[in-house]
Amino acid sequence: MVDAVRAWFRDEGRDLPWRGRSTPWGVLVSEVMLQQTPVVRVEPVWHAWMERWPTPADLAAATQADAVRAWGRLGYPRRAKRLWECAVAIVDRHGGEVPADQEALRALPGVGDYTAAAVVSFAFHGRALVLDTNVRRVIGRAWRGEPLPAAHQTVGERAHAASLMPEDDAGAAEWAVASMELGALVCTARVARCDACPLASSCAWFRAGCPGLDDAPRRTQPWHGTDRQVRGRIMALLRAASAPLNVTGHAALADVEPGQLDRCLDGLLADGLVTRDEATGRCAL
DNA sequence: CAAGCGTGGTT
DNA sequence: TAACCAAGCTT
Repeated sequence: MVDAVRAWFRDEGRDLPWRGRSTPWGVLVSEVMLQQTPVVRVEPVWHAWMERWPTPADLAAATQADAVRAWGRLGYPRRAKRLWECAVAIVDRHGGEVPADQEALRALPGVGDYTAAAVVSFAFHGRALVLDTNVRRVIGRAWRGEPLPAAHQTVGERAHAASLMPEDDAGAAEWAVASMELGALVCTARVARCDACPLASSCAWFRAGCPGLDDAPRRTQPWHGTDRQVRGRIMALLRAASAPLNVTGHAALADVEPGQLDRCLDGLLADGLVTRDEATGRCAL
């Protein structure tokens, strides 16, 4: 089954710009941008970012505000802050070179288990357990007949995924990108395209009739009127501003309840995404 | 460790 | 249209 997925990927895998013809830094940037954000929205920002800051040292020499502004509307702007901090740490700790060691990667700001493994695998073609939501869904369905991954990984799930990894580095790296791609393009969360799947004949979930999709529990993401939305509006305002401004008195935020606006601005200040001049009360990135 | 964190396209 | 969804990380 693993080999069938790898063969499918050689024919059907997308030729994304950070695959094969980029640098470890380009791969790392793409992985951070792709955390919870779709490929189509990442691509143009990634190109502009890599043209402006082709190495970690280039980004480290810029300001955090520049990074957050260049992040634009990708969402979760704390990722931009952490990617900038990551560049600084790579210069400080690793002489400006993205480390190939998984533990060293994992210690960088904004790099968790998944991203560290992804960089080892995609950038350095090493053998690492790349277990994102796509891979978890593919393995869960095809090998165990489960419709959707559980909220949290278990030791047993990781052990099962590890047991499927090819022994050689190149094979493990190809399996990682192939299984992720299958989950992204074919074995999708809501409407699986089982007619186009190389595992259809062997998939435990397909053979069982694709059960349990409708009643599977999903996490709900409230949005309208939430702090998250207000934070986003504040950040959008400050990204567009050419000079520090008064956030709480701004006309563009006049519809926000004052208590919520204060709370959200305080949160952004605490997160280090916004700065405030205490003399004037004006804010900037 | 459950909760919080952006955004825009799709249904 | 409101809800759902998309390569997680941090506290």
